Amino acid sequence: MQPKTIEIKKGEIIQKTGDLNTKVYHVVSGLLRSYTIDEKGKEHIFMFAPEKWVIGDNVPPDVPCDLYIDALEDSRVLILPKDIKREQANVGAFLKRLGVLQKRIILLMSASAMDRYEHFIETYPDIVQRVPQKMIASYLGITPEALSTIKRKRLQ
Amino acid sequence: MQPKTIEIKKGEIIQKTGDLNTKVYHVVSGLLRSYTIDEKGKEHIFMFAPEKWVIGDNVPPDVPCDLYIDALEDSRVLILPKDIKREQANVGAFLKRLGVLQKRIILLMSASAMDRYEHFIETYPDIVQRVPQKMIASYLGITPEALSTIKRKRLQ
DNA sequence: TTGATTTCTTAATCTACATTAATGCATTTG
DNA sequence: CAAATGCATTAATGTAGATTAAGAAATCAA
Repeated sequence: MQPKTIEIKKGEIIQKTGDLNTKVYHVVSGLLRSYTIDEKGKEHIFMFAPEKWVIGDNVPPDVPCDLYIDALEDSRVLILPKDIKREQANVGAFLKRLGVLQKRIILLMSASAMDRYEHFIETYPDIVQRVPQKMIASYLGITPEALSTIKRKRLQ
Repeated sequence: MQPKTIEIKKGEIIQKTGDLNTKVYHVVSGLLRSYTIDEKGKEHIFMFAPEKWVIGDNVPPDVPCDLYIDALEDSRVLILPKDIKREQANVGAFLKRLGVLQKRIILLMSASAMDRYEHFIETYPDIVQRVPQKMIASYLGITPEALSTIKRKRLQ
C-alpha cells in the first residue's frame, strides 16, 4: 500500500468498531479523535490527535477495531500501512506512545478527577481550546456535569 | 550492554521510581510486577509479568522511572537494553503491548469493577491462582474489600 | 508447633461522581 | 431573521466503591 494524503471534513468518520483495518493515520493538519461507544451508548474518548500526531487502533492488523476515528476539525491526513516494515519502524515513537498510555492508566487508577483535569490542561493546553468541554470530560472519564463542578471548585 | 540472566528472590526490588533506567526485563521463569506508590502510600499495580513476558518502565531511556518493579516469586530474568536497535525491534511485540494498554484504558473508563474483574480472570486465569487477592484488587483499581464483595455477588 | 504477621471477609458509614432535570447561551439551519 | 439544535451550568438525588473497624483464616517465622 502506498502512503497517500486525504482530506477529511469535520464530523466525518474514517473508521468504525469492527472494521478490519490495516491503516494508521498521520495528521498533517486539523484534529482527529478515537473513541469507543459502550453498551449504554456512551462515548469514551481514547485519544486526541492534533497536527503531527499519529492515530490508529492499537490492535494487530488482522484483528477487528475497538475504536471509532473521526475528525473534530477539517483535516489533512497521511494514510500509512499498519504492518510497517522492521526497517521503517521508529522504536522511539512506539516507546513514547507506550509512555503516554502508561501515564494515563496510572492517573485513572490513582488520581481524582480534578487531578486528572489539572494534568490534562498542563499536558495538552492547546487541545483544551479546540474541543468542547464535554469531550474533555469524556477523555477524563467523567460526565460534563462533573467537569463543570470541578472547574467551579478550582476557581474558588 | 550485553544481555545477561539474573536470579531474583521473591520480594526483591530491581527498580525504583526515579531510577534512570535503560533496561527492560524478559521473564524466563517466575513472576514480576510493576507498580506505583501514590502520595497516600497506596500501591497501584500497573502490570504482572509471568514467564515469556517483557516488563519495564515505558519511558524514554533518559527519563526517570515512574514504576517500581519487584518479584512476586523467585524468578530468572533476562536483562535487555531499552534502546534496542531498529533492526532488532519487534514491531509486533510493540503493537501487542499497545493493544493491552488500550484495552485497559477503555475498561477503566467504561466498565464497572465487576466487569473488569470478569475480563481479568478470563484474560489472565493463571495469574489469579498465583497472586494474593489484594494484588488483583490493586491491578483492577479497587480496594481488597470491594473485590471481596464483588466475588460474593458473582456467586449468588 | 505455636505465636506473630499478613490476608481475607463482613458490615456500617462516608464520599466522589453519576443521573436526572431544568435553565440560559451559543450555534446552526431553513 | 426565527426556530431548532446542541452545549454549559446548576442543583437535587442516587449509587458504586472507599474508608474504617473488627474478627476469621491463612501464612510465615522461631
